[in-house]
Amino acid sequence: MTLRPSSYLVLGMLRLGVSSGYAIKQAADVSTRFFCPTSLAQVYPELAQLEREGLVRRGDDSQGGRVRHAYELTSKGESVLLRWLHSEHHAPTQVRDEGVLRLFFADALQAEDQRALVRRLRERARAAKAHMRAKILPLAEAAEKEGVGYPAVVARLGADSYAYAERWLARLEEDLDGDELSD
Amino acid sequence: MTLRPSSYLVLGMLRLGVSSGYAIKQAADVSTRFFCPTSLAQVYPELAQLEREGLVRRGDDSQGGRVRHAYELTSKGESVLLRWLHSEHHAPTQVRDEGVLRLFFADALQAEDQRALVRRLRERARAAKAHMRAKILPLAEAAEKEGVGYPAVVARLGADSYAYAERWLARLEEDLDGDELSD
DNA sequence: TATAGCATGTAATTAGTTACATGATTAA
DNA sequence: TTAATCATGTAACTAATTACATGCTATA
Repeated sequence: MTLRPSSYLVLGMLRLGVSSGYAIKQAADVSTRFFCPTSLAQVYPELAQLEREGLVRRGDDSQGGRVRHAYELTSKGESVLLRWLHSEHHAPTQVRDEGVLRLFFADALQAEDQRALVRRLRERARAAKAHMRAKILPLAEAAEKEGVGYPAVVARLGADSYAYAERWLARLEEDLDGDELSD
Repeated sequence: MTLRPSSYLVLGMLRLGVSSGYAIKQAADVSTRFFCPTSLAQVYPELAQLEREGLVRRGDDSQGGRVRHAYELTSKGESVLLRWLHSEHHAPTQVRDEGVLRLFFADALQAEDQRALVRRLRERARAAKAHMRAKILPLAEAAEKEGVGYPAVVARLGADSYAYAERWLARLEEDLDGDELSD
């Protein structure tokens, strides 16, 4: 019984009152997916495993012919979640970003194409920031009004980080333009 | 023949003059691993596949009884690398960060433990920034003096982003302390 | 002379994705 | 009535990691 980050994702969502596998995936798609992506084919087996281990309890929430399960944390599940929140250990953070990989090898490009690449990366950061502010943060702020504040904290950290990257890349673009003029 | 980011990592490293599988992994460990992690068990089969497809050529660089292969790009390999650098398409950026996942669910913690968690995240950002500046950036700056500038650009982007996260989390910590006093 | 590092590779395992399969309900 | 969404799950596949296996060379 080794729990992975995706196990804690499920436990945490259940604690926030998100009770079905489908709903967990929906919630994750507008919140945790930016730093812990998941899929339905991961969530359902995860719920089954957590139930076998006594960390969650499955109730029935079917309506008419449509089957729906309502899961909730057991007290054991709650204490496992709390223990994890208190613990220091975490799997090494990993990032996979093909855009930055391109930038790393950009010396192979002509000056003009280098600028185009940086411009694309900046535009990508701008779009991510805008999406975060317009689509993700408002949902988190609704939860904030209900007393659940950290999803909004994380959404602001995300949006602000994208904004920072956008500014940083804009400055790089200016530097590249400056070099060009002085050449 | 579909090339993945790790294929371009290998092609890019070869173009920079890093010629053996072992050396590619060594170089990646102090540069690209922050946004495109890889392992020897990925690099060796990748080189074999790229050779079968005529994108790289394998030469012999053995010394005495120690076998060593020196790979280099073919002209086809070089043009494939260039085409990728010019292209817009990229696999969706993905991040896995257990620390931020904890922060997302931090409402379950007591105020004091929330502050401790934020402090740990800030310390982690500080350490990453310091490592980037002390260990990674100097290596990239050595390459910069040889006319390869983008590894240093990427290292600075990384270090500055960690520094930004550190400041952001420090401000959050202050806010949490302020709330405590006013309670 | 033994340990660390150089060097290459494969095998076994794990994690994670997409595709498949099924069916109910709601809104256009 | 048809498409979108809700809802659950499995199967097949892909990507990626760790562990295994081997052997040379330089340094302490």
